[in-house]
Amino acid sequence: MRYSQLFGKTTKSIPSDADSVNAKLLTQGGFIQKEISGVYNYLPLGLRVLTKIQNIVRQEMDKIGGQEILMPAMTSEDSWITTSRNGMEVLFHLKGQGDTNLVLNPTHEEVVTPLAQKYLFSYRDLPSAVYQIQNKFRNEARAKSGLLRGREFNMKDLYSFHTDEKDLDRYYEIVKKAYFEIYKRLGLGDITVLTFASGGAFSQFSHEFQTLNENGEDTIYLCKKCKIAINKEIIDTQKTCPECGNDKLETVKATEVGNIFKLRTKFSKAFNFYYLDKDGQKKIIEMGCYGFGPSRTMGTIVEICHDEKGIIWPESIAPYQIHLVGLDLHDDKIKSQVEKLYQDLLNKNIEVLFDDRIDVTAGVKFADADLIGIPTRLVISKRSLENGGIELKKRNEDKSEIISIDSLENTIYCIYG
RNA sequence: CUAUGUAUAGCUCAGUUUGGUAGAGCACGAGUUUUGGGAACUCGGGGUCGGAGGUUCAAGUCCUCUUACAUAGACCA
Repeated sequence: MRYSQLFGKTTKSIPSDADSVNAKLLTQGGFIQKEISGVYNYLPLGLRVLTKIQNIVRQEMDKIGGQEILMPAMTSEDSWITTSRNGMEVLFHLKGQGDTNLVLNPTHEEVVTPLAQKYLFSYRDLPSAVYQIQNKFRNEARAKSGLLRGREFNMKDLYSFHTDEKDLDRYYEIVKKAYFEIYKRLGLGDITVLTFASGGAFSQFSHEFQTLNENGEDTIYLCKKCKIAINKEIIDTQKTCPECGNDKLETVKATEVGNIFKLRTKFSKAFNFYYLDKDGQKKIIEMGCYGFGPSRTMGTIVEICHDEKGIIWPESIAPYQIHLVGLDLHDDKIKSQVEKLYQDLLNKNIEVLFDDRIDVTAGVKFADADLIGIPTRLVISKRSLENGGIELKKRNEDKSEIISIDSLENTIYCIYG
């Protein structure tokens, strides 16, 4: 992608309504643009990051037998009346044709349960798991912190259906592992901990995945040995590490990036969702639900991965792999070499953002590269060519090195191609 | 939702005290000079001062209402 044609621009001025590091840097870098409070547009750079996060999640869900579907954002209020959740404060209500009452789904148990009921009848059909990646709507009393707490936000929600509690328990552990694999791939593996939380109306406990960071909204109580924590809701009833019994828990700040629940039979009972077992006996279905917020995770990563100059994306979700900066582009000879390099990178299927602006000083281009935060920067200029080729610099390192154009074959091409 | 604050150019803001011709920087367009860490200069385009009502000869400025945004708290299946 040529920077000169990119829809979305970097800006020096700090948005006056940006209340957090992620809102500030993502807006300045041209990743997102606020529409209304808690609701954002994703510009090309931002959408590329979001899509990469979604794809990692998608791959891990597919690995554990999740089948991707897409449910509607909008539903009749009737299902919500069935489960007595129509009074939920965060529920958006709207009117359809003929004055019908509709809601924008803040979560999809009310949709997926009746849907699954149309296809799962027998123990032969179970277990089964479906998931979707979709936007949720929650009319939060107060939206805040950029992508961390919005009124419309992106979410992956997986729902599983089982013959009995034992099978639910089995699958629950499988999902837990898949979640850790996701955080590892996102570069958050070392700082994301399993956290015991209240099960709410569903069960005794649920589990949250909390990413440790100073700006986090949540306070959790961490056992450093086990990397397991307890959240605020249940610290009164559970004062020790659930794993090792350690009572010296550390108080730390964190951001919730995932939440898994054993729904048990709450929704299957509400919708009369039964299956027939081997003996032809009618039995209630056990359910689990597993949430993961790609947009919130994107914000969380920015909160953690940045410096005073801008964002420092992990390789796995950077909007592009290479930020190619061309300098001295008034010189036709240099320009043609830069253009050739750009084409070579494209031909190798390397994702490259090419700063091809002619009337912009080097300082501006470097500052923009730092702000946008692509992990690898290549500079090709009069100076670099005189020194033997291309300057390579990692966003998270201070030093740069000159590599010859020929050696790209063994470095950039074989790493990224 | 409660309390408080803010609203002026695409963005960041000054101007409100004491009512009297609508401003700056950035961004954008034309040009000259620059050319490795957010360059300099010249010229130019761009505004119903959030909205409605009121006071006044005169309102960005004062008053009333309203909407949006922000901050603290409450809330967070």
